[in-house]
Amino acid sequence: MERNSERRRLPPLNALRAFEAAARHLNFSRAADELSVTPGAVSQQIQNLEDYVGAALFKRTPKGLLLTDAAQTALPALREAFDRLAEAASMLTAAVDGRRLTLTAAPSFAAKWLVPRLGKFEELHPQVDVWLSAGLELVDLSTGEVDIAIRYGAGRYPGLEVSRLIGETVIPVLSPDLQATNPLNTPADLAGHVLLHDGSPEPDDSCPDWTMWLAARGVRGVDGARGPRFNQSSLVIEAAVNGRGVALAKRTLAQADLDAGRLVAPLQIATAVDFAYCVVHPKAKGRLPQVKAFLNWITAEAEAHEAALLALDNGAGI
Amino acid sequence: MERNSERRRLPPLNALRAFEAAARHLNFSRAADELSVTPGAVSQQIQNLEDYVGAALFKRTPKGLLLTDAAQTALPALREAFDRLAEAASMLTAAVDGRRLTLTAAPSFAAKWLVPRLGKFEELHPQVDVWLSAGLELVDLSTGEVDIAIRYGAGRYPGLEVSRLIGETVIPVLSPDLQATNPLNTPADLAGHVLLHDGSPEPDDSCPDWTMWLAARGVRGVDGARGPRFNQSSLVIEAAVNGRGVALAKRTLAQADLDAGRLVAPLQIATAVDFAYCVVHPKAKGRLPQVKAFLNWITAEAEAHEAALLALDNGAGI
DNA sequence: TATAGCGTTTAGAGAACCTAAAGCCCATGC
DNA sequence: GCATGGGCTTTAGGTTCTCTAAACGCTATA
Repeated sequence: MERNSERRRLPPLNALRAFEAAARHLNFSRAADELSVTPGAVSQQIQNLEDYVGAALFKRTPKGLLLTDAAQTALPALREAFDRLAEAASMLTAAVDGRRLTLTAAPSFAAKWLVPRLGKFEELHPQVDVWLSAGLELVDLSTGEVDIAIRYGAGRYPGLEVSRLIGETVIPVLSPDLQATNPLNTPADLAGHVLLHDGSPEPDDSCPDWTMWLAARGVRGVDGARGPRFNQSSLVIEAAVNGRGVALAKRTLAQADLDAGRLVAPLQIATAVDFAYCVVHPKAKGRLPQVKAFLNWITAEAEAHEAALLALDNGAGI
Repeated sequence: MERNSERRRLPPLNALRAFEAAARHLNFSRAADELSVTPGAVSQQIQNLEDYVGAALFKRTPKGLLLTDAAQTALPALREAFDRLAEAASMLTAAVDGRRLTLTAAPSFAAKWLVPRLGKFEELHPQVDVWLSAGLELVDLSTGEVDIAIRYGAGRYPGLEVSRLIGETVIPVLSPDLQATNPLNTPADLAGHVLLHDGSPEPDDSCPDWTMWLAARGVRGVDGARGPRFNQSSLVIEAAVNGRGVALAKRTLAQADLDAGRLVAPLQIATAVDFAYCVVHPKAKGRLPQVKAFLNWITAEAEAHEAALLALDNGAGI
């Protein structure tokens, strides 16, 4: 704890503000206009401050006002102080003024889907600062600290406005190199592969793990419990990109890597799951212009994403 | 006029101050102690500010207070702003707090006598900032802007505390080089010299100019009106130091150059004048510690100066 | 000599600010 | 389990600041 700034002895702050304005204009009436008060009020505030500091701040001459040397010397610091105050105040009100948008999203979705697209939003709305907090908690929404949350779940968020963004499927993926050296052409080929497990902690019963996936396809002789496990979906995908094995990946998150050729999905067996990505926000936030803009934008992005997937799948015959 | 800082929209300043203190302590009660108010007052100020900015600033958790991201971000600017305010306020009150001493002196006396000695005062009182304004006006004393004036005059300053510092004499001086090439051993030798004139505008009838000086000594054949003229006594001395001629110099101002051998006074004819250097201050300022300290110091310096002159003159037989 | 501009003064109204006391919540400890 | 204490909040009411309105004084200008 810094002691130096504690117990600062400060003059009446409003008197300082009046003085700063009056010194800037060298004219009490114009200062009064700026502060939306009467000249008398400014005069009194200045006298108040002069009493406090025990010295005159202005030389009242017949030709007009002049600053005393002491006042002249103090003025730059004073102006800077009020500029900083205004700056701090502006930071506090940025969210309400439409200049800041605070998002929270699940870490994997943020990394693999949202962040790569956010630049487009920022180009469309350069006046908005986007603050993104990646995390699993939803509590921030009720405290008002966060404007919009993007969550992976069943879409049940009582008391909040929810709209479904993108559905999810899981699909086995691996790196092209691995596919070249150790082809995966049928589910049975999995016997010769390391299985990468998504251990992210969402309670989606419909989302198959390797054990369920193998059982559903009648694959025998493969232990669906073995292999490395990652607590974030994006890490499983990274591991697959790095050729460490075959991941049963969330396709929304893996799509960018599939598009870029860092991953392949030779089996082309996508399994739909119940959970989906949803945008959630408190009703009151819906009035903020930056929130409206973001909701419009992300909805369009999601639709484009799903349309692109559909086109791909039709072409590939999934 | 900078427009950017006009019409700054600022939150209630006292609320900002309460917030800054509360954010620093993360504890309303301790902030209240610092501000010398009750915790309830702080709580209300914070709510006031939260209403103003339209968002929470603190997260009230069972474990204690936490800052919201926005508040956290704004805090450094806020702290700096209040530091600057305190700094500005300190500058305004420096004179009253004994940390600043404002002097005014005649320019020549300031340059030739005061400034060379001021370093000693500042060493004795390092906590005092000395502001020296060289000028001829005395008006500043009545406005309270200046603590002490040092003036050359007859010592009549109604309504002000006056004490006589140093008497004055005038004496012909020239540079040692000039004396070597064109000796000045009797007043009549002045016929072969350029006369340097002190045109400083003080109304001292007893202070001789060259015309009066020559007439008083019955010197003939020298035009006492010719030669360069300077509107400050110190400039006349500089001209003499530079070998441009013979100055009828104020000895108090010339003494340092005489001591240093930059000037010589071969005629050793000093003429006393009526005016003297006086320290003047408004009675009310006499209570300020820095004013008392300076008066003591300069009185002692003046006595030392006059004693040194006396010793010199006795040795030289003037 | 009239007029306009500008700072100052005054009384009184209004807003901001504070205190005191009670209330509430939660953690801690016996 | 229940008392205790720390800490924020709420409420009512009083105090202090701050503002306005209007009259005043002064100076410069027409």
